[in-house]
Amino acid sequence: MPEGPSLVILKELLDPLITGKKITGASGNAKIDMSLFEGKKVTAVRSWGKHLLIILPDCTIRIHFLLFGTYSIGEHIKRDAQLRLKLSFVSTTIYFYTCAIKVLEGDIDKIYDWEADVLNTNWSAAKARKKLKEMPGVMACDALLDQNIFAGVGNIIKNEVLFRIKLHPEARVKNIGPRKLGALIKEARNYSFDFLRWKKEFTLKKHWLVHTKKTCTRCNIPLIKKYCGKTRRRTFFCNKCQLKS
DNA sequence: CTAAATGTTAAGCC
DNA sequence: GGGCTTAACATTTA
Repeated sequence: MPEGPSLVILKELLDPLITGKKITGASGNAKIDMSLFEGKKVTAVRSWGKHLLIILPDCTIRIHFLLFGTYSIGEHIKRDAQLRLKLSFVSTTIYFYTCAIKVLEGDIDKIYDWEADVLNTNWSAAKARKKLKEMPGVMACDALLDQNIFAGVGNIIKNEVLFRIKLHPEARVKNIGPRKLGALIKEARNYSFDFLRWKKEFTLKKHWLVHTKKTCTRCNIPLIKKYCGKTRRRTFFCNKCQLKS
């Protein structure tokens, strides 16, 4: 469930259900103090990158689904999974499984830079470019996965963005021309919205052009599958049409 | 059945 | 302290 768009979908589902509603019960095996939540009204539900934020008057519940996290609304479906947190409301109950949960204190706007979230209305391409300029030796594949720059971008989005803009995953930031760098930043956000739309339509996989593919859809030659960069994540790319600059 | 995968963090080692 | 590598976590699917 991990990449940013999936969190936006969850936020959109939860917001109308629980914002303004009082938490009547909280339980689960997450190592947090759940007594803080009982009786509190949800101020807002937001997402930042791959984080889901349930904002209460005095604290924020931060949920990160990592690789295998899931949730259910209304009923406890995954009985075999680790139930980290169950939040009860008069009207509904929500369940979070196999995720990392943390309670954040203080002003959420001081903790999160909304300009770094590729799916946020406050996203700043200029800021992303500035951060990239500060890391000339970093490979494009690693830069895209850097949550400080492109919060919400995951491995699938990374692969698809690089293919779309015809950039080799191992291209170093310093060797990428200004126009290409601009395209990288633009597509990180743009593809994320395509991902969001296709995910909602349950047609995401159908739209993959390189991720898990064997043959280049552009030039028909075999694609390379390699664990690239410092992140050593699975990368699919075309050695011919994805250039190193 | 085994391995790998949409991810991050902590621990251990120069 | 910093930077890098490895392990750990946990579930589903190929």
